[in-house]
Amino acid sequence: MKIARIIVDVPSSQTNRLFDYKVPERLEDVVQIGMRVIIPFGPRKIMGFVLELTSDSNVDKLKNIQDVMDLTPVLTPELVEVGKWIAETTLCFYVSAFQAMLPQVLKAKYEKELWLLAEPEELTPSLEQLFGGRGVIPYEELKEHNLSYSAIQKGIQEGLMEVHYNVNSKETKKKETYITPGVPIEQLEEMYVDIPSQAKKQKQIISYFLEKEREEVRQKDLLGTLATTRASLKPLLDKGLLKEVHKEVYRDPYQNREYEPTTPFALTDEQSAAISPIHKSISTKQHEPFLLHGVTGSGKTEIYLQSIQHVLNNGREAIVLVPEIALTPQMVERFKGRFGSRVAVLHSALSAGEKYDEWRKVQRKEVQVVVGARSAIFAPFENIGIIIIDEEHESSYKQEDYPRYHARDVAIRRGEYHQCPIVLGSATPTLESFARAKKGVYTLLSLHKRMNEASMPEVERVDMREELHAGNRSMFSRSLYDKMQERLQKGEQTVLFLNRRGYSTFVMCRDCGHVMECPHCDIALTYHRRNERLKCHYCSYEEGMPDKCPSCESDSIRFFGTGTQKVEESLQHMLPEARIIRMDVDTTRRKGAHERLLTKFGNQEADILLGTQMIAKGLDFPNVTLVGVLAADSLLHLPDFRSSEKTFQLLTQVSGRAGRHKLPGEVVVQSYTPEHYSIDLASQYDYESFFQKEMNMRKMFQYPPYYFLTLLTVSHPNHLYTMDVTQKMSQFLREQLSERSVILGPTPSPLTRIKDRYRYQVMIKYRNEPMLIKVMNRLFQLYEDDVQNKDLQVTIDFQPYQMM
DNA sequence: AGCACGCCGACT
DNA sequence: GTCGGCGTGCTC
Repeated sequence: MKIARIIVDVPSSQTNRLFDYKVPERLEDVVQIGMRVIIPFGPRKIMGFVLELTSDSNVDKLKNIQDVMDLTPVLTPELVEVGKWIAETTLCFYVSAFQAMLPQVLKAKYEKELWLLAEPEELTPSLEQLFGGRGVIPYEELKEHNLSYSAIQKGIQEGLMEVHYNVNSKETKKKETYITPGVPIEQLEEMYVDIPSQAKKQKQIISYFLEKEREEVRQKDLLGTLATTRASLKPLLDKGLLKEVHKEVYRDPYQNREYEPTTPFALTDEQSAAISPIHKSISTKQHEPFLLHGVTGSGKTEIYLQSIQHVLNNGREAIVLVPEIALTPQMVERFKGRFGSRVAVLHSALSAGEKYDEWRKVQRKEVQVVVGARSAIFAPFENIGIIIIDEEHESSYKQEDYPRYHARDVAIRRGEYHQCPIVLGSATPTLESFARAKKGVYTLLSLHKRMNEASMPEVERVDMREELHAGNRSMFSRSLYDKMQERLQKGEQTVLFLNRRGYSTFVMCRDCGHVMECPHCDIALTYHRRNERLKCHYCSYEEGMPDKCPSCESDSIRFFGTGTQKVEESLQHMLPEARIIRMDVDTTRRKGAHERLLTKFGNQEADILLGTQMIAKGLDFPNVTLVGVLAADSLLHLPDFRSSEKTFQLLTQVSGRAGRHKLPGEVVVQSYTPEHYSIDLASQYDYESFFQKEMNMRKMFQYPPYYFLTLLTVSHPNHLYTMDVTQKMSQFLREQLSERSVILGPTPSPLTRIKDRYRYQVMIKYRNEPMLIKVMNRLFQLYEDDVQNKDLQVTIDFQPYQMM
């Protein structure tokens, strides 16, 4: 007897284990590991993932698998193992890990229906009204009718009706109809003669196939070329001369685009030296992690491309991860240009259907290269030859919601399985990675020089306090203003960077200092100019703009801070002749808007590109010779131990946008604390000194990479209860963990209240804590009951990036 | 997570 | 009595 061991689609601690099911005879050759199946579970039917196939079970009364949902497994055996590992190391449910690895559309959808078994006359009047002459009704309709639950229950007991559970998958495959001869060509010729002469169009269609012995034609094309309709095709199909074939076509968002084919560039000496260890690792099938540290514009991408070429020549596959924000058409073009249709692209701007189609291309091995954001690390390849993570320092590689995995860790795990190299590339590696490279855990490859012998642009730091003392109250320093004007005269372009986070537009009373805050989240509300309303970014609470201060009744309540819109207005006022493009969430919301604006800027239809984080990366415009950073220190003062590192990374990235080609570039960094080491060293492009300095700070304050962090967050609507539970948990951790570990807290979370829930946290700092996962599991068990029945929420984040 | 079962108070 | 509230325990 064939038994399948299954993870059921019920994310709860009690069901987070394998359940055994019999494989019915008709499915014996169909069911495979990694497949989604439909199974009866209690009174209902749900989806489950087959993880194991065996022949015996400890459970005596087994139910049958009802049906399969896939014909090809959606998870390869390797990915099943990866999913289990994610669940066990990030403490999430198995089913949640598997869901996170698959396209959204493969998530099961459930619906409940009520089926009428008896004749309508046998029903009570209220039930008869409920069915209204129909045989099946959606279960939800019960709520609309004023029927008691027991009346339904009674009806079911009496056998008048029945509850049906349906399991569906949302995936749809786009199909296209093709027409092909239904009989051999000689026979078709004979039958052609028999077509009555008045059926002119039918004869035309058949001769179309006979002429060039055509095998298969798209129906759309056929009817188009012959200027006819399906009316004349139909009889031929009915008589069997021709037949229809339905073929799956992919929704290809890039299909109407042409990519300029590119050929490999000759590598510089530095590049050659960096690429040869990677090639060696590919050829010898040795797993090895590399850290490729190369200044902006040093040609890291070319190294990726040539390494991938080497992998493809070996008949293997490649995964390239790029931060979401850098996954621009320019970036895609570079890969499609080199590898054409062998590339699939996976990122969040695609529709669910498009994402599924790209994923299917990978599943069917129709492509060998995947370029995508974080979740592309789960591409179902089975013969991976290289995994590349570009801009390795980007925090978006860590998923900030459940399951909290880091793509870099998954990459290394997959690299070990496939025995292939992992390349982490960055101009500003995370301290963690650079420290590992120094220790020899990663192999360090360095590119110090820019290509085209371009030099890094000169950086001028402007002290905005001095500007104010000199009577300049505008948001542009005199120096930046002069330089922008100069660019306008010379017909060169400027990129202005504004860090939005530091510029949030909050509303404050100038008389008493009262700040408008969200009543549920304890954070400042953001002023939205368009409809004059105040919104909370965390819970979407909103209210109108007050005309009097609610605290002191003064009418000098105003909004403060600056958004890109405000900067644009001021800029237009100062430089009326400048053509400005603003890029922020508002102007790029519509599909394709991002690309259109960049193309416009690339075609020099604008002089100044003003934007937020989204323009900090990957842009490469030859005519840009000036980059302005409006508030370099706005990131520095966030409550985050990585703020210096983030500032250094951001300034380096932004500076890299200028003078990448023939024209030399210049950078102006405006700041209220220009002497801070991260601003100072970024302006000198001195990564090494920054690394040393920041490492000292981290050592002193016991932060990563010297210590590991784990963040435990507890939330509940009741304030006292939350504090109490968090207190007990921290006590438990102090008792269970080693004495050398530091347990901070409980402290209120930086966002103390979100959606009417109080949040407290405990931070654990440790160097070596092999029992941590076990201890955490035990902690979860202790509070399982409260989580299930008392609305308690407990989240655990190993190696958190965001402390909130 | 659902869903059934069972115990309890509130009502026709 | 019976209806419906909620706590408890189970799902191969």
